[in-house]
Amino acid sequence: MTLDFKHRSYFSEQLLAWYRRGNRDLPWRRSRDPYHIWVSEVMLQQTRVETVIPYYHRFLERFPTIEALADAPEDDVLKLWEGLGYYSRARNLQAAVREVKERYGSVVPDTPEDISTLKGVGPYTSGAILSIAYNKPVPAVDGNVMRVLSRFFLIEDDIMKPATRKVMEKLACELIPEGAAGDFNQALMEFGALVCTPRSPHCMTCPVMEHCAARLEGMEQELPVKKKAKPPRPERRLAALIEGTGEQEGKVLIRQRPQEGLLARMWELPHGLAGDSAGQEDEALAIGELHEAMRRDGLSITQVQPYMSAEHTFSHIHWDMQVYRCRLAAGGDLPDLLPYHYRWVGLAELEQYALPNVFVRIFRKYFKDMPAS
DNA sequence: AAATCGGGGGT
DNA sequence: ACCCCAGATTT
Repeated sequence: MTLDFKHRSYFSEQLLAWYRRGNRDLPWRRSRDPYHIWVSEVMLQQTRVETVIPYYHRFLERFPTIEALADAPEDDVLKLWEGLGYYSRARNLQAAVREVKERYGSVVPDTPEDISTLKGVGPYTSGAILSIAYNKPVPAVDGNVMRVLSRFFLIEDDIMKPATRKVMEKLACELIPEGAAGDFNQALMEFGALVCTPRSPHCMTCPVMEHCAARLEGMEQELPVKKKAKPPRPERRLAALIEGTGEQEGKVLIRQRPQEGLLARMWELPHGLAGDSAGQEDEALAIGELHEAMRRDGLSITQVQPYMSAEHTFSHIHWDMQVYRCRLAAGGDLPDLLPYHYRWVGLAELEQYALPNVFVRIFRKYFKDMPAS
């Protein structure tokens, strides 16, 4: 299965040389600060390089040091993470940074044992920080690396299995050239991102094509083997865009989600799950469902009018959301029952709240339609 | 082992 | 429409 020792050193040397011959000028490659490397690696989890770059700059401008992030309000951190997704990354990062400040004197640990205890630092991120920031000879196996190794060494194990990642880590560890862990690990990832791409890999310009086992077998398109993910389950959601009157004229009602779970601690329009099929085409029925959904959260609404629809796909859920403009019923106070907590906000105040993108889109249209406020 | 946890870009 | 992305954590 695994190629002999000669091919391994060939692979490592060629890839390292390819990387050192020229690589992308990425912002985090301009820093030697382990904290900066750390921030970049957390942002890069399941997220493309081009997406991360503006977030990386904004985040480090606001939190340039471990102390700055440790001492910041959680809401500020979440706001800077807005739109990046997987928001527990932000909370875990801040918790971990606080741990480093208190326990390690604001010095990022340089051993696998210590760094792996930090929240949000798993096998990949641990290896990435240790190798890139400290040049420690440990593997950093992400999706790129598994794809590259599965092809060059013709490994047909399902990369979705945790056991396969262990095999890859062992191999990747043995491939690290003496004293060049940081560059080599980045070379593997850079190579996966630019040459050995998921579909239609660029074999004609590949520096190791000559001895690529998958290529020699005509298997490069079939690797890596990866079991298909389940499609996201559909959910119909009914949202209330509640417009303030009197003292709250020009404002709308938003609420903060619970501490745990989906979109934890993000702000949103009040909304609820609708029944499967009923009300799909019947507007009156849908409005009835909205009233019921809002009543469950302690909100009594009136003057309901259809406004827009919006879709949002998570990894495991697909929201088909219908938004209705409405008012709070006379005498209707804001509910103070958990888990939500409500607030009236105008356009200017809204800028301070971290909102999932689907609601950002809704509000962008709403305040464009209603310039009067 | 399977589910949870975002969002966007490429094909 | 589907796939994947510099994954981690919980069940």
